[in-house]
Amino acid sequence: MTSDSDRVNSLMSMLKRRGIIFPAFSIHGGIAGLYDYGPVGGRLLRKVQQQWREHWLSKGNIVEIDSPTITPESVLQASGHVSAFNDHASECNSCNAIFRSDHLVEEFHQNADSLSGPELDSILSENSISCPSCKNVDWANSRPMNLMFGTKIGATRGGRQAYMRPETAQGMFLTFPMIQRHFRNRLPYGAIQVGKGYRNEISPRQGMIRQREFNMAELEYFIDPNVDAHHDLSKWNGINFQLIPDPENGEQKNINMDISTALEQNIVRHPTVAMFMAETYDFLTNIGADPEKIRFRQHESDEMAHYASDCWDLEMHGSYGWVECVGIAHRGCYDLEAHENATNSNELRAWRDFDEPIEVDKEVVSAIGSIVGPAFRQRAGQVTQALAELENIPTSFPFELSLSDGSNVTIDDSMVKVVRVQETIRGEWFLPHVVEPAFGLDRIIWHLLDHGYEMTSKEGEEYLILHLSESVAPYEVVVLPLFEKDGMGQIGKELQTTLLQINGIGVYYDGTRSIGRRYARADEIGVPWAVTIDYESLEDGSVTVRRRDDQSQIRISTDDLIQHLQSGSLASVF
RNA sequence: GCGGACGUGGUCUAGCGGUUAUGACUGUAGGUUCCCAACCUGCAAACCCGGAUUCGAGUUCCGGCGUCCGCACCA
Repeated sequence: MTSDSDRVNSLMSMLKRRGIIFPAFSIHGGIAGLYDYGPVGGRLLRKVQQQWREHWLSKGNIVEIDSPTITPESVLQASGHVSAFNDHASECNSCNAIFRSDHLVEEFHQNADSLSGPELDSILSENSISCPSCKNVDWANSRPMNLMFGTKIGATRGGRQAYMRPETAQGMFLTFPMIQRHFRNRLPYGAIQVGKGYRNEISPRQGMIRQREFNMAELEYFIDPNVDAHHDLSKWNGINFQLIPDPENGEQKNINMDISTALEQNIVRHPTVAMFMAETYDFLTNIGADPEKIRFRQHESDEMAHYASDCWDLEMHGSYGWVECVGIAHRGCYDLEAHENATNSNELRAWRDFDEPIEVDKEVVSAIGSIVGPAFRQRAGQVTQALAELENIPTSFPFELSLSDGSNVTIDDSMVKVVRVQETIRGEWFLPHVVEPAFGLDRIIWHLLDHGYEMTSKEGEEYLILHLSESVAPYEVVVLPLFEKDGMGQIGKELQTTLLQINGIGVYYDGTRSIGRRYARADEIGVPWAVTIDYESLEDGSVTVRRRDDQSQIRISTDDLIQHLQSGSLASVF
């Protein structure tokens, strides 16, 4: 057994023992890929979510929305998830290996992705494609692997097909009209959503890393592609980001540089992507991630979704190696356009004013409906359109007009009139581009736990400390009477009640067993501050505050304690 | 999905056809203790689920579920 898996086992045991995270439904046998956050973990999750919200909402041009998790099929057809999540798999009858069917037939078909199961099967047999694993040609019929959880909306027969959302992002695209109105059409702006996503993984592995229901947090940031984005990245000067750029022709290698340098050298291709990479780095280090265990890996061009022009994964290092925890993608206008095409909605566009209004003063050929209609009947619409699109006004009649279906018609002067159009065009509607940072919160939480988990020893015995940042620690403070007698327990409970009135502070009281044992329990779930009531407290109201990370202690008055906690942290008293 | 290993109190584990199912840690009730899992005395707490073989199954067999590893799949 490697030390990494020892560490994972030890951490997992602790997480179960202390009510942080454990496999769900375990008394019913358990279900792979589903986890409970327990009494302590629930607070951890909430605090990480809250830090994430505040990080983005404090930018001022970002709002929060919340959408349903049940999503009608048409939405996911438009977004591409129904087909993308409907890949087929073929199994080799002789060695039982399984492969993506479309990958097997790639050489024999332009667009293998779009083929049906029977089509894939016939290409496999017609071309005698052999198994990459055992070289035999003996394929079972391909099966669809839909990774979305299906459901029906409506309890009666004929309910509408729907799926549990595989990502929260569609919510931001579909509420774009509302978001745009909120911001009064002034790009750039963004919207966030924190919530559950669902993927029916074939075989979830690696604990919390691949779950079937998971906590996501996504930001969609809408920008005008014609406006050069300028972000002040100087704040991050001097911080070396670990980058693994797309190798293009060579091999991938690690480089370390400022984010602004990476942008200047066009390693990061878009300034807004660079800004979000840096902001994401800040978010993670603020909640206690180890900066040495964060790197950015650029998608290779064949790995990148076809609509994305630049895409970086943020990877965190832990007991499972480097794991993707955040994806930051420039998605172009792909998503809004997809929904526009699917619905014919005109609400998904933003307005841009031209620098100078365009004065139009031109002559156009306008069809006279009462003549063109009877003359061309069902083709009248095409004729009208072709006339409106004419660039050169015909100088003589009759003339030949080409229609969009390739045919020609003869137009005489009774059918049209030439009119002069004078107008001022002040701007135009366009599809905004979007930059999307998408966070897998459970993966991030796992790495916070992993980075913070210290296995040390005290007096020859194993001793566990969870070095969680104060900003996400499930409890900020534990109140400990040295003994539960002579009134110390009473004072402790009163102090707990008082401290709980402070906004955002979680406090618990622990009065059982020896003081050292209670410190150990608090260290294990990462409580940064332990406040102890002793005999001196009975006399002068002072208490001792113990710092988790180095076990040092100082004595302060309860008034000071309250004041410091109100201003956010006890760190300043040390 | 395939192949292999495994599944015993909250956690870690002993057990190899017949035991009152080991032990430790944790928890808890009390005692003791003036700040780091101390000590003493109690208490609570488990054989993943189903079927089969057997007089008798935690133990053997079959199936399911789950965990871990490899292959495959995947953000």
